[in-house]
Amino acid sequence: MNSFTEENYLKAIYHLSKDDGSVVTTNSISEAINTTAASVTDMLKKLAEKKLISYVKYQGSTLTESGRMAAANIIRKHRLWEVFLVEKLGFKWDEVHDIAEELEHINSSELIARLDQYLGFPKTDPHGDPIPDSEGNFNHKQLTKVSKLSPGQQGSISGVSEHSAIFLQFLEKTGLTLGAVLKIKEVLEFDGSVTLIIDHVKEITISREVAKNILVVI
Amino acid sequence: MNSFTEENYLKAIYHLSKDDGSVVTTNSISEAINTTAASVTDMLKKLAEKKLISYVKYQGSTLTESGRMAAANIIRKHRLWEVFLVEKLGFKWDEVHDIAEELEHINSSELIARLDQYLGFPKTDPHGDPIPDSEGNFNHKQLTKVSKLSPGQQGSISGVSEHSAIFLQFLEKTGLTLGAVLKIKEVLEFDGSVTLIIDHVKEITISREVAKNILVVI
DNA sequence: CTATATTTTTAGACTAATCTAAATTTTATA
DNA sequence: TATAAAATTTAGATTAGTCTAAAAATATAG
Repeated sequence: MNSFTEENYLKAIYHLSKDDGSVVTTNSISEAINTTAASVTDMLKKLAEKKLISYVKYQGSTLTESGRMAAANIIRKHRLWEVFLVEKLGFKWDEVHDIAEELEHINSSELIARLDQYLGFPKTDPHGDPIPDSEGNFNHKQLTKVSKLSPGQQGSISGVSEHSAIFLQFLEKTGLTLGAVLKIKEVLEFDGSVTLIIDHVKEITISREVAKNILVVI
Repeated sequence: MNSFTEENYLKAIYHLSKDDGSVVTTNSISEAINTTAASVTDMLKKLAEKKLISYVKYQGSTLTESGRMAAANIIRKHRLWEVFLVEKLGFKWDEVHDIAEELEHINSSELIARLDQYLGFPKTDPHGDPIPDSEGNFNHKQLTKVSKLSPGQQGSISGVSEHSAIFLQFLEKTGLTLGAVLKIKEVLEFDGSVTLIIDHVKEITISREVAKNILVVI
């Protein structure tokens, strides 16, 4: 079994290596989990020893298959708990991250199997992120950043790539919630800001930065 | 905030000091949490430093008011999670202890308040043990051991004082579950074994040892 | 009421995870 | 391509929690 701390490193490496499993630098990990690079180096050696990552000195790390599985399992638990917190306990989508961060380390596959069933086998968490199955497989939808759309195109919001409470609260307030249909009216060449119509009703303008972090299915 | 480990010590001291808050020996703690007496001594100093216990060298320890509150809060979380696991996820009463042992350390009073509400503010856990309120107050019912009853007396099962899975499974199989009405038919003087009638129907005989661990309201 | 047994504490050491400071390697630049 | 800058690793130390072995205090028994 991996320690609480090892799990956090695996999760960080997973998130940093994108979907393609690309090499992750030591520094990027140290930033992600707020430790010194020296501490990260120590842990990388340990994870390599346990065959959870492959690590080449001065070059970086990638998850091995078993490391990837372990990471997917933690993410599965995190996202299932988020669904529980929002759907059953009535938390808002911007309030659940920190609690799920703790719950994800609870160790019982029976518990997770039953929770999954209790929640009706959800496929995404409250932010639209996919929940991997118990074998670690993600069911990838093709998600597009709103910033990539051209006038006339439309899509429905299916996820976000920024999870801070402040951003989520802004989306909530603006009506940019999961499932909302967006139709692009205009993209301003000057700064990339996007004017769009939400659910065929409300017209608003968002910055390029915001548009980059909203993901839609076309 | 207290560490995971500190919380486990506080809980152990609480359970060992009965309801009367009596002095707990170092050795009894080391047995309870399966560590050496030397380790316990170290931790007792630390807890005393934090004013969670009062500790007199070579004499033993008692919880202070703030230690008692902290312990009650952990027990509250443990028991609420047990209710969740049994009522919502369908675990059996003998399966939930170890998982609740992990969940009890999750740190969010908002989470516990919402869980409490979601469960309908239960007053006891699946073993009949009282759930303290958020101020740490237990709602004590007067519970009597079956071994203290005389022929002719009856009561309904409201708790157990032994929580091992093996014992709970035995009770389950025998029909000695929470709420069952017991009427004492005979107490054998030779070994204290008790013959009783469950729910006015089924007659069985249990050992004195078993009788001591079943608690009823008369 | 002394001698022995038991309990508890102290001393010193270990592991996991972290840190700072210094050394080394890689990358970027002039 | 030599050199400076940045990234990474190593060395050595620290903290929390644990351990074993030895010392000290308390309890028990003759």
